[in-house]
Amino acid sequence: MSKALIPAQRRERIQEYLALHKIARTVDLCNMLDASEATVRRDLEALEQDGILERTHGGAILSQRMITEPEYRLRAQHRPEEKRLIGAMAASLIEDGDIVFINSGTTTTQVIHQIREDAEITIFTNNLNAAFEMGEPGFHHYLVGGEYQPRSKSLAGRFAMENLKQVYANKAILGVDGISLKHGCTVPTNGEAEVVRQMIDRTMGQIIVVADHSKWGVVSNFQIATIDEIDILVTDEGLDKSAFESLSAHSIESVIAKVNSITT
Amino acid sequence: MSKALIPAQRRERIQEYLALHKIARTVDLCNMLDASEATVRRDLEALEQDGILERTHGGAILSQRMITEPEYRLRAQHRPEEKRLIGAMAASLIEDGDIVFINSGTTTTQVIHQIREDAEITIFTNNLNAAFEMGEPGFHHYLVGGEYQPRSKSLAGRFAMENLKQVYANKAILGVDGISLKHGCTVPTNGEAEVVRQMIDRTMGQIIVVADHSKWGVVSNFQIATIDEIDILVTDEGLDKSAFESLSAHSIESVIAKVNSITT
DNA sequence: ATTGAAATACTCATTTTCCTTCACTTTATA
DNA sequence: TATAAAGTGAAGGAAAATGAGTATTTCAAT
Repeated sequence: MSKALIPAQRRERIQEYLALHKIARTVDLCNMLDASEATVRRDLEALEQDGILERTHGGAILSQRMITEPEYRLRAQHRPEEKRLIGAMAASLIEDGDIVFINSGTTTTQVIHQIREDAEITIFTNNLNAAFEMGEPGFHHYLVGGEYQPRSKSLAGRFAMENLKQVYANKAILGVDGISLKHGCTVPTNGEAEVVRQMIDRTMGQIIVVADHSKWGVVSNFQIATIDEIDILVTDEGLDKSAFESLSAHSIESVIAKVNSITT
Repeated sequence: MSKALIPAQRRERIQEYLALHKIARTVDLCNMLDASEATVRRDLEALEQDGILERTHGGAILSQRMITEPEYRLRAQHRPEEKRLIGAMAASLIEDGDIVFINSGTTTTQVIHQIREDAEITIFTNNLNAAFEMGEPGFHHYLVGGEYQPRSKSLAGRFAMENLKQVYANKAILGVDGISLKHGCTVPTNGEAEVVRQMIDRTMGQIIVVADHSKWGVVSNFQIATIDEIDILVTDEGLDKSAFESLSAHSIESVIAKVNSITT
């Protein structure tokens, strides 16, 4: 018999309970957690503060806002502001009528969130996160099938590859873990690499890579493309001048995302 | 179990009721919610204030505006405990080596969460929710590709159908919105219905339907199967005795999920 | 219009839930 | 170990919610 739970544990339980029931009565929580009403109320108050739930008379309901709350998720990210800006810039490169491949990763998730809704746009992605955090999309949003990758919340594997063979796109927007002149674009898992290579194969148009400046010179585990396969790199202001020169030497267009920018 | 509903809960139920029936009589709501007329009126007044519905003499009708954003708040799960038990029971029907189709819905999400991890099991599903709420699965977890359906967090459409043509399964576990002798199994959207019919076509083995007793006699919008196509129904204790008899007359095996049960 | 039945609004006493304060216990830190 | 900090639960009053009773309005059929 575990006597008492620590606060964090209790709050986890409340979240689990809410994930299942969507609504929780204070009394039931007291019962479940074997804690006084005062304690439960304090927990609920704290969780409300974190935006997890909304308190209501008699208990609490799951905050549906959370699904669409980018701020909350962004905290856990590296360079969230850069990624948001890069995402906005890359999204603006999508034109009416485009069919676009997009892979998984935090930067590309930002891209998907910022795709405009006033045009006929179709995206094909293996990025589950983006779908999940989003409400009603204003574009055609397809997910490729495949084996679920819990760590990256993405889809990969042979089935995903077969899936992609049924589609052609005219643009690809790809997030990478490393980009270097010598080793090209690299990602950490083989599954993701296979999927992205397939996407590139089946793109009859621009290959757009999104990567903040911290990715420059980094080499991850699996190559998805040589540097010459890239058409456009969307990055942030922090990138070296020399890097830009190298890029243009490879006839890669660099697009810099800054606060009020449509800069090239 | 649940003694009384808290205000927020009652109002969710009213919304659900309205989403289904478009119109609600005060008396019926009193009955359903086990609350006095005064309370129901106060709830209706509050919901009218929020623009969810319009009050009329005798009850209320769904506000037109809501049709454009139906998923607003009515995501609370009905009968969560029944669904959990049914999920556990259905999950226990999956055997080592099985390849299983599972569709979307709250009950099937429960099934997926409770699949055991000590066996070689492969599932194919269009249910995004399950993937998302889960950690590392102990089984092969494939998602079919397809167009993202934000309301139900599922996948459907022509691409999903093509996708399913690449797979055969030896079991299907299907959640439905309604099940009746005359009209068989029904679901609310055509996209989901198409996907499920494809799943059934491609299952060389048992068709297992999961549905709590409140689904019995209910007819939703699109049929996915006649009653004779079902092999097993997993349900809860609340189902009528006469229903069980009808089922066995159609040679459908009924499995009842109860607290400590492996009952047939 | 008139009228009667049904639905609704209003008032009020009662119950339930919530918030605040305070004494006490557990956990973390010097 | 001593001290501070955080967490916990009980108590009492405030606020909210509830249901019953009664007055008023609405609807529809004369």
